[in-house]
Amino acid sequence: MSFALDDLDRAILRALREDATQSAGALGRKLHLSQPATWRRIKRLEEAGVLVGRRIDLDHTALGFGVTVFLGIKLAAKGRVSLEDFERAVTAIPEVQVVQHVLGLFDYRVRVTARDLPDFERVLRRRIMTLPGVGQVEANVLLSEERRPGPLG
Amino acid sequence: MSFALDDLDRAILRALREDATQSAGALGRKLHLSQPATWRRIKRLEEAGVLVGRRIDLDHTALGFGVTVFLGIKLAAKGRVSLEDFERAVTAIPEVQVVQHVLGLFDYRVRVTARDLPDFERVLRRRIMTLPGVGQVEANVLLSEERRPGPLG
DNA sequence: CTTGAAAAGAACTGCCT
DNA sequence: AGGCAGTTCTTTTCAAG
Repeated sequence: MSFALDDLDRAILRALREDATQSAGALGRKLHLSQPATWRRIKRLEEAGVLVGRRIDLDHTALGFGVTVFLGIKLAAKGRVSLEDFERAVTAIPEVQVVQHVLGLFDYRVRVTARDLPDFERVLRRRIMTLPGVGQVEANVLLSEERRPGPLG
Repeated sequence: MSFALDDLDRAILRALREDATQSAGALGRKLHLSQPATWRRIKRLEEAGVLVGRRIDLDHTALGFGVTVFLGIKLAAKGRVSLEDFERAVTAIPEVQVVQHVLGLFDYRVRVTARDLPDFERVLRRRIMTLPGVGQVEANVLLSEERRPGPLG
């Protein structure tokens, strides 16, 4: 199930997390590895499903979406409305960036972006609160966010 | 403050969100734009700070970290412990992937990854609960996650 | 904006240790 | 596994329309 990484693989992933644009050649020079050897290791990590892909990082504030809100949603009429129906409806909302099915006090965690607070209120009232089966909703407005490396193997 | 995107810029960002690895030439072909024109637009988006960068997407389950937990943390002794002290301590925990300063019922939202539930319990008891100023803690265990495009300008 | 081109660099392939 | 050499493709920059 899990993939056996050696020190070199870990070093490669650590470096790519810092800068995903660097080439296999540049990376290899840092690790005292040749360009093809580095490239083959990256390919192997991709094929093993460890390195899933590369995604672009957008500044939503620069795009005019200055408000990010995290919602915790508890379904009210469980059993009456299927999780699939709820998920279909929530993922169809344009302002929704991430939908997480979770275990705990809430059933779902949703990341929503809006232009400003009035815009967020519109999304909340007309889109979120009208979702099928929605019960208790908790909201947290994002002030600042910091990403950390996290553990590797 | 915000950047004026035209339809072509939006199409480029939409395409790059689907696949961040595609070349400017391939992208231009889809949009009926030449390779240099597409390349210049991507550069302009980067320089404007809209396209912040590219990051790799890792499968933490494949790396042996099958458990992801979202924590809501409320500080107990506000004023006695500075936010900076708390942030410094929480970002120093290796298992912490994201730290979000938020407004609402909680003061911080934290994304934590662990090998399994016993491992998560260890992190929670020895690392999280011992943080300076930590008060109420709420946890949600991730079952599944779906990322959506989100709005663009 | 376009096309065309050229130089540099990165990605990919085969072969050999 | 890793390195070397070579080919193909992309990036990056230019000139000209």
